[in-house]
Amino acid sequence: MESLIWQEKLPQASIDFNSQRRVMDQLAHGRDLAVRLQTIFRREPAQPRSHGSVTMARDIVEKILKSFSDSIYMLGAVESSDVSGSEDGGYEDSGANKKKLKSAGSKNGRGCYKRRKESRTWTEVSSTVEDSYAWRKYGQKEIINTKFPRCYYRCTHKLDQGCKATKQVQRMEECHRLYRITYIGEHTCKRTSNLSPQMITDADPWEPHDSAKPQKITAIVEKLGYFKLGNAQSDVTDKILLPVSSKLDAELELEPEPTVACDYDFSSPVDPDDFMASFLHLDAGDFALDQVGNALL
DNA sequence: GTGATTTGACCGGG
DNA sequence: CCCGGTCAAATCAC
Repeated sequence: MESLIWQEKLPQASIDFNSQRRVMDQLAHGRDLAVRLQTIFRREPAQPRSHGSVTMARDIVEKILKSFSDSIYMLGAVESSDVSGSEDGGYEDSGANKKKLKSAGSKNGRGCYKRRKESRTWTEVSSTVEDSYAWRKYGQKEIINTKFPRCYYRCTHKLDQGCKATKQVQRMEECHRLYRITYIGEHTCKRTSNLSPQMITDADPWEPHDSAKPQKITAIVEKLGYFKLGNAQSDVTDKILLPVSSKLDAELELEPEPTVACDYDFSSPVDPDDFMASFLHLDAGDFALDQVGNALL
């Protein structure tokens, strides 16, 4: 998949932060959808009756994706251009540099924490929040204009090994069974856990046998697969696809409703055209390739 | 008892 | 002042 380095710096552009942020969000959304399309086409061999159109669609999706990625790259470069570099890419605001530091231990010993401003950051979209690292949840926030809260995790070895890695997990609105995972900072810890992904999978309690919906959704996620946005960096790129984790569902108090955006029955072999029609909320018969672009933009 | 999670408070950037 | 990120006391789970 294409490489996308959000932190790379380019000359400053004249666009205010909030506008840029909104544009970035929209572009990221578009890119997510394009990635999903790309994943679908890559996984499904061309079928006789749709071979030509599917091949053409693949090319179009590639171009759409490249367009989104290039745009995000340029904006992303602007985003970070006002951040002065720090040596370790981790926390800054240390001591004397702080613009304003309230008296130590302002209240109950709080108030002197340091805020992460720059570190290596990349985003992934995955069907599971699990990866090969041990994480400890330290917060959850409702984010305005988003349907689901964002969960904050830090490396379990932050205290004993000073590992600065954190991640933020947010359920995607477009497809409730997928998570947008933002990794911030890289692990400096030695991994002591040799827990395999499959062991995690086995421990996952959310595989009811009496409910068709979760099975269907799991099948969808497996079809859609695991994909990654951003620059390949961490070990988690090597992880295998896992069944959907129920943990976040419980945390978010979600009902096991099937997502609308991904409401497609994968019980039979997938026809990309049919799936696309379903994915874009079109009647199968009305589906045409140019609608893919229209729906994405 | 120990470690993980929850959750309201706090802080800083915009 | 708003909002997202972090802290840490309280609570939970094992």
